[in-house]
Amino acid sequence: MSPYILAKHISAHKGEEVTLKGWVYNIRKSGKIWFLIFRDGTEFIQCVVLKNEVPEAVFEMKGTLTQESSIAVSGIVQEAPRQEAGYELLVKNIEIYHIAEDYPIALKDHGVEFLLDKRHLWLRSRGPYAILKIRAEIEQACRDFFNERDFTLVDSPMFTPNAAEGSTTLFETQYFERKAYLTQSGQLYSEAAIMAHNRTYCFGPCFRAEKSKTRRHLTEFWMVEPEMAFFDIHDDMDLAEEFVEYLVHRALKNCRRELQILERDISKLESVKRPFPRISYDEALAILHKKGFDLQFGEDLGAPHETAISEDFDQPVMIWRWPAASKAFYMKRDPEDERYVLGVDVIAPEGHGEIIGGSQREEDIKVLLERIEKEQLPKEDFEWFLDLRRYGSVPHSGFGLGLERTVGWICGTHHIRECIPWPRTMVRLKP
RNA sequence: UCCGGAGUGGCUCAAUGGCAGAGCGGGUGGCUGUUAACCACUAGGUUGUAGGUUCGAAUCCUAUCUCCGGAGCCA
Repeated sequence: MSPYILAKHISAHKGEEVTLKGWVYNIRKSGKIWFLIFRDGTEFIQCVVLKNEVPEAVFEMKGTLTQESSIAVSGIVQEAPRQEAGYELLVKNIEIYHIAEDYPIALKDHGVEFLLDKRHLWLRSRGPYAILKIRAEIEQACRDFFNERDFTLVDSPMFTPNAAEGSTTLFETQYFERKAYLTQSGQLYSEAAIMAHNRTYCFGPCFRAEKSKTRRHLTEFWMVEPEMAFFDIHDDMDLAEEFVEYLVHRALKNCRRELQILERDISKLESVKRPFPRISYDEALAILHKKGFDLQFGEDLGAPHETAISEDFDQPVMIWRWPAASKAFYMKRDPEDERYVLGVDVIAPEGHGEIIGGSQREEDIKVLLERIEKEQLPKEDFEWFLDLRRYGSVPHSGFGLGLERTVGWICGTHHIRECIPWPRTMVRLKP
């Protein structure tokens, strides 16, 4: 048999006979010619089977091969400009590993529930395939970005002992003889890690028991969270901006084929360039009032507000300097005006919503204690965190980027459940 | 939890008070350049569930279950 290659390398073998191993994606039959659309997980290749080019038994496979049957197919690599891959295979021989039973997923429209029930098979389809390729590239890009900038990866635990921020959104689990909770964020642990490593990031799943049923929510999602000693809010925003630009450019550089499969309008991504617009919460309010929204000072922005603001810009928008009342206890008060905290949200264009939330952290133990008391948080659970303000406290900042929302924006997907291999939502725990 | 929408063949949908239908997928046959190929034939139904109104219910009413979209919350 001719040499076995991956389909993505087919262009390097023009005119040669090669063997591909993979699955039947589709078959188009005619009388004395048939076309086998083949995939091996690296590319989709059309294979042409001509009656006078193959043994009789191979030609007759047009009647036995079914969608998703596994095969080894050998043939001559030919240029085919009309093919997406640019090349096709003139078949010489086919060996069958397994004839698939009737495959449930047709190359036609299906409902969301059906496809999610069949997620273990749906992964093979072109759309999910391309999205997960891009997700993998973005994950790698996150690691590369921080590793190239003197950050140390310090992962945070999934099990946490207490109900730190609002217990209603925490998943509770049995931990031997007591209760534990699944982490919502690694931030507090990262604040400890930077005192050892100066700049760190953590990257892993987060769990939130929010009863949200929208296209922007999962109960299990991935977040990358950098934390930096000696960064103020402006340094924090500079880094967030550079990071988002880097991720988009990496996808454009290394995922052209996948973006093409998804029919993504890449001109919208190509125009993403620093500096991003930075507006304060007050300016955001003014824009919203001009657009007819009735929003009082102190109210947090909802999804419709975010979308309305992002409409005015073709870049991600950074909204900073938020009312203190609407934000978490650990955010630093604006020294110029106590009513505000030095937090920032980054809103993706095209209505994809908030992809980053970050802030300068409060380093003064007195202010932290006041806020813990005011919000009636269990002080004893934060003793270890308060230690960080007792032993060499420094100004510091950080942010968290939601992986699925970012991938959803870059891929232009309607719902972020398509941006994670095995989505977990309020109503879905399988497969 | 609240608001809105939808449940009909394996899948996607049509039928709005009067004979449950189409496309895809399956099966059979045809076709030498197809692009979610095409053409012909064919099998496949207790209309989510329970009750009610009616001569007659997929269709109207009540209850209930499931899913989808959105709000709040957030990445």
